Amino acid sequence: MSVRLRPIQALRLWHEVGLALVRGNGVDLTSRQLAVLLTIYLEPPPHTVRGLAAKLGVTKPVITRALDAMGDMDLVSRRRDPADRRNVIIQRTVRGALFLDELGDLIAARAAELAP
Amino acid sequence: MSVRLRPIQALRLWHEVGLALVRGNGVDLTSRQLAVLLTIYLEPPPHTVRGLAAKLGVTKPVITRALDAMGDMDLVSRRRDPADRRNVIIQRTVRGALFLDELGDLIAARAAELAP
DNA sequence: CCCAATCGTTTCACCTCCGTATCATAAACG
DNA sequence: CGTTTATGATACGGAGGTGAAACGATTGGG
Repeated sequence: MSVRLRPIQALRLWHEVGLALVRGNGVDLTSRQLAVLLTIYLEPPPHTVRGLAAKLGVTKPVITRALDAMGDMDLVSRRRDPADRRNVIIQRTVRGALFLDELGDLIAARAAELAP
Repeated sequence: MSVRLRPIQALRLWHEVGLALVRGNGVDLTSRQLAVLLTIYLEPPPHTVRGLAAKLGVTKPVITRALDAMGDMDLVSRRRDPADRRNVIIQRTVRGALFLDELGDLIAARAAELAP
C-alpha cells in the first residue's frame, strides 16, 4: 500500500533510475532504442518495422538500425514472416526479457522507497 | 491511495512516458542530458561541471556539451563563480523549471492510471 | 501475366555524441 | 613572484544516429 506518486517524487524516480542507467555498466541504449524494446515486450505481437516506426513517430531506418544494435546485444531477434515474406517479425530473447525484468524491479524498488 | 507499483506496471510507466518524450515535438534530450538536468533541479546547489561529471560517472566534456545544448534551449544557464572564478555555477531557468514541472505531472498522471 | 504497391534494407550526406589530450585561465602555496 | 594545482573549455578522431532517397524482394490486383 502506498500513497499516489506525486510529481516531485515522479521526477526523483526518473532521476534515480536515469542515473542508474547512465552509470550502468553493461547495456546502454538510446531513448529511442529503449522505447522500441519496451514496445516489443509490452505490446501484443506481432511487431513489424513499419508498425514500430509508426508507433514511435520515426522513420523506418531508425527502427532497422535500432534492431541491428539490439540484435547485436542479443536483446531482440528477427525472422521473416513465412506468410508474407516481405514482413519481418521481431521476437523477444531470453536476454532481453531478463534485462527488462531487472529494469522493472529497479524502477519498482525506487518507487517504493520514494512513496512508501 | 494506490497499491505499490509492481515491476510490470513500472515498465509500462517507463514505456508510456518514453513514448511521449520520443514522439514529443518540442525538446529532445539525450538520456545523459536529462540526467544532468534532473540533477541540477533536484539536488541542492551549487552545481559545477566537475561535480556533475563525477555524479554521472562521465568525463567533463560530456557535461560541458550537455550544458551547451541545454543552454541553447534555455533550460539552464551558466555564470562564473565570483568567489572562485575558475568555477562555473549552473543555474536554473524559468523554461527549464516549466519543462520539468510538466514532465513530473506527466509521469505522475501515468502512474496514477497504472496503479489506481 | 505483368505492373504497381508494399515492406525492410541500404546508401548518402550531415550532424551529434563520446573520450583523450590539450589549452587558457585562475587560485594556492612555497 | 614563480611554480604547481585545479577548473572548465576546446580540438581531434572515431563511432553512431538521423532523415531523405533509392534499392531489392515480395505480393497482389487488373
